[in-house]
Amino acid sequence: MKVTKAQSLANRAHIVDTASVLFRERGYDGIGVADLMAAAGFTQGGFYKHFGSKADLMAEAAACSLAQSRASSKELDFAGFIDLFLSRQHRDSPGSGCTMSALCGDAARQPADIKATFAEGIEQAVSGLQHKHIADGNAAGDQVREKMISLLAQVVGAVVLSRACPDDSSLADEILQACHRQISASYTPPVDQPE
Amino acid sequence: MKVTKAQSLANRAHIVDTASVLFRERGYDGIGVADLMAAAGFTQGGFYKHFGSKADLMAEAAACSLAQSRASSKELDFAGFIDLFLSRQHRDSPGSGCTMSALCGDAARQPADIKATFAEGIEQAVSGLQHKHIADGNAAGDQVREKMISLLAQVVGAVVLSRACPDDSSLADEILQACHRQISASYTPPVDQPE
DNA sequence: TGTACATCAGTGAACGCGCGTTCACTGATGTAC
DNA sequence: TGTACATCAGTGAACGCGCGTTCACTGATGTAC
Repeated sequence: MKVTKAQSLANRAHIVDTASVLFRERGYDGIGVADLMAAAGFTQGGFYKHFGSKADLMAEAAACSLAQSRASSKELDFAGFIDLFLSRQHRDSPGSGCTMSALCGDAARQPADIKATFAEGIEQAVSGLQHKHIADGNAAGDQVREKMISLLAQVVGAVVLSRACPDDSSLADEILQACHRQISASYTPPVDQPE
Repeated sequence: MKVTKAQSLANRAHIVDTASVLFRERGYDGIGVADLMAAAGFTQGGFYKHFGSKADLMAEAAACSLAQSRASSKELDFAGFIDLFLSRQHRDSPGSGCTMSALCGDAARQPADIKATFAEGIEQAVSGLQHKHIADGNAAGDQVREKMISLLAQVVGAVVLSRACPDDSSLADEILQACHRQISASYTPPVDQPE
């Protein structure tokens, strides 16, 4: 062994972390095992001491980044979450942003285990949004889940469409703004919305 | 020449058509030039008599399928469009469906010309939705554009998220249904919505 | 209209190249005595 | 505690393989006379 067992586990976690960023930035086909290991500070040969295949790492990286997103958005309230999600910063930094927004298209063409991971990520995101919405004083119930699913589709769709526009495109910003304003109008605090 | 000039142009169009389906089904990296030409009924060698590179075909195929979608959805009214877009049939047939829903994630990582084609596709989709919405008796105006942008994000997001779920997942269907019901509730005919 | 020639769409093999994966090797770590 | 040995994380070269692209060739079409 060239490295202590604890160090090895830390290295492994670092590879998963690095992969979760690079996959979100470039897609599953956009980064190879050799480049990925190099980005993490290793050579390619060691890869298979940690993972059975690139597909295995893809599944693990997805689970990792979905868990990270969940943890980091826990502190945000409803409005804060929407603000951040529909920000230009989030759109322009897919590597540190929402895994679903970055890799949904890729996930649709992946094997069932990766799709299952994404489905779980969607469930957790919906659940998180429900809690935030109820914390704002809204009534709980089945319809809240339906609303939050619809909302998640809306913000993910906005980011995905905005990212597909050219960098200098005014449409890219307009999409984020339009969705933000529509959502703000629909989800005002429930005390009593005017008109 | 083995083929008449008119035949050659028809062959070229057929290759673009085939590519637009296969790219939507498998992504830009999911289908190679050789397989693509074989699917169109040719051998790979002839590809570069028609196109400068695979990237050129990607751009042309995107423009082609976006124009097709625009033409085929022209006959639908607002409610019919939403019904079809959020149907399981559309979700399960990306090859004949909305190009944005199928390839937005891929497009985000492509060069500017392809992204520009997608931006134009978004513009046309928004414009088409505006016309449908106004044809239903709603007032025209700037806010309609904002609403339709937001709506497009919602339906594209719904299809993209639904496709990322495993095939047997109940969540996949729930996403489509939730968005459909939320949209139906928000966009009832404007005569006078109760409450 | 016929004939001789140039063109070029389509063929099928070949080219580099980068990819995922394998493998012999190294040497510090963990373990058995 | 010290020593001898086994383990195995990490290295770097090599492996097939499939990809995008190139190329010499074919032969029906288009063109010039």
